[in-house]
Amino acid sequence: VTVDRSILGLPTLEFGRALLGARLVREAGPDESERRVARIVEVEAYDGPDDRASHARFGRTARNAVMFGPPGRAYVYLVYGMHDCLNVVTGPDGTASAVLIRSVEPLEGIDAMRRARARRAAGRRRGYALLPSEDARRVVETAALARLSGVPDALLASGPGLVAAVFDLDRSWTGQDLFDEASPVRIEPRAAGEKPPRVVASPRVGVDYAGPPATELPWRLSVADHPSVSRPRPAGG
DNA sequence: AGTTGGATGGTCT
DNA sequence: GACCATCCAACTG
Repeated sequence: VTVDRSILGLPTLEFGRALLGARLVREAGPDESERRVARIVEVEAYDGPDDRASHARFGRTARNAVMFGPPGRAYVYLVYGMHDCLNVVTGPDGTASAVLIRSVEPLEGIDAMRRARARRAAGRRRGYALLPSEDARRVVETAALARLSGVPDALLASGPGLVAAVFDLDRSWTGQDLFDEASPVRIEPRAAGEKPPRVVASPRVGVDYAGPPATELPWRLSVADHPSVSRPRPAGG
């Protein structure tokens, strides 16, 4: 048994809390040699249609439809035209809520994560898609990988866009059941014997557009004093 | 160590 | 047509 579906029944905030310390896993695929595993250390809750910061605030749309479905599925969206962000749908079927995975601590397959992040960075460069050969693209990717060598493992996936980058996730993963043992991408409980982490709650990041009270709700949950938590660092943790 | 602005395209009024 | 659940390089001090 690798997944724990029992947490799917929890209210969104408790579900988010239960996610801290849990593992995000991607199995090795035909093109990826390494299995990747990371510890979830920071999440944000987006709870219901009355949450003015939530993508569900305009009701059901083509983009957010999966948020209205059963819990445990992936909702991956594109922000700022370039970054993908991974959410886990929460709450019973028919309600619209989700938890954004904001940062993780790499545990296994760290080289594959570095390569994936370098690939993403290289792909952003002008003209990359027009490069004449696979070799030419590889040169750009290798340069990006070299630049990443100064980044410590703990900071490789310290931010929501980076989480999706190191796990090679994009919008096409929306709808995938993350609590199915057969899924190549899934969420597994923390290791046996590992204590539940101490949790700090603080306001969510990047939601000024929502105004109060949404901007003030302490719905960003992070592991206290963990180096992989993204900026801005929560106060007092 | 902290601040600023540019990149980029989908989504919604 | 405005805005965005972000990241990074290129500055300042």
